[in-house]
Amino acid sequence: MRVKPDTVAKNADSDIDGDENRDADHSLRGFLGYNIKRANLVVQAEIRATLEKSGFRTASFSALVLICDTPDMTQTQLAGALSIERSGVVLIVDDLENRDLITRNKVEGDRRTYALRATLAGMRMRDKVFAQVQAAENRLRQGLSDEEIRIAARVMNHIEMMGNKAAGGEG
Amino acid sequence: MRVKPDTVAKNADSDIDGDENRDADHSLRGFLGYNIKRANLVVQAEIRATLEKSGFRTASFSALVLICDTPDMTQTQLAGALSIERSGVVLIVDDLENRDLITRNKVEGDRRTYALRATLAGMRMRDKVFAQVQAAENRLRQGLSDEEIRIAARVMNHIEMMGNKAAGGEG
DNA sequence: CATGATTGTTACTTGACATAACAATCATGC
DNA sequence: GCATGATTGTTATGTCAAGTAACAATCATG
Repeated sequence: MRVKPDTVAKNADSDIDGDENRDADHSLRGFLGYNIKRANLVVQAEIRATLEKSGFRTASFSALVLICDTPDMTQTQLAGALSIERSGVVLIVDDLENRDLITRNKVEGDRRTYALRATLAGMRMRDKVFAQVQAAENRLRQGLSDEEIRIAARVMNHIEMMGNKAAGGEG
Repeated sequence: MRVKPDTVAKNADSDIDGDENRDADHSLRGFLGYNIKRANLVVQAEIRATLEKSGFRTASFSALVLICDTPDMTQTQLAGALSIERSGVVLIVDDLENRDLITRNKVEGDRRTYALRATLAGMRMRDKVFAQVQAAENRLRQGLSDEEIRIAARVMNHIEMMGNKAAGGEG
């Protein structure tokens, strides 16, 4: 021990963030949340790259799909489905409307709300981009069996449900 | 059809964002990325709630664990392990150092870098909070078998790997 | 020893959100 | 019928995390 207590000898073969040393985070790998977080980062990056070729962000494409699947949705309902605030939905709907992918339709009986509906171009766009996202996901799935994917999806849904249960009604 | 083309009759039993209608996002559920995103939201929220009781954010606790497990790490290595920029690491390390959980030690032979090392208090803190996070995750796991968790973790790791492969060396 | 790369650091920007307030409209009680 | 309060879409504002850019100090390499 020639070094002073707060001084350390340089270590030549430390390669933490390099390609070789992948187990620096060995402890964290035990957390499911850690694995999900890192996988989520990768998936979202892949999806984002796919979507931006058609001018979408994740939220705006999700909105388009939801509107296609559930016509005459209101913006408040859309906010709930996307788990974001109403103020954020305005910008998304503005964008989709400006691109003639959806329309804001007046509702007979309630002049406050708009019934959101996809245009024909919107539905075509949905189908096209939907397939592209599926293709992107399939690239990431390569080497995994359908059974593994199914179980993983079930685990994800279970976790989501447990979280909503804890947040929703605890008493 | 009494209504004008762009006017819609009000629908009384539309309940998209309510507790009943959970399949408004039926199409999106087919995407693994969608399921991961929503599960990730729940897990991160749960972990964040657990960590903030001890004054951590996700990144700062991950940093503490990494420093405990890999002593004499540099800040650049830590940035790589956390997948964030070096500038962000400064604030995290500042915080951990101010709380006497880690120390910045001078390195003999390279006066630019600091060798990060956990203090005794830091290691104790790590163990304590680590157990709390495990408990939080176990709550979310309730009802899932160890085998399902294992497979889900494997799927997450596989996806992460596929993403890094695509980003790293393509040619 | 001159040039360029690396490390930690700071200041600035950005982007994606939430919050708060607002007008228009609906609902409800009296 | 109408006054009061709630809801919807909207705008403006705040916030918070993370990235970029630049910088001094230091190392590496010719």
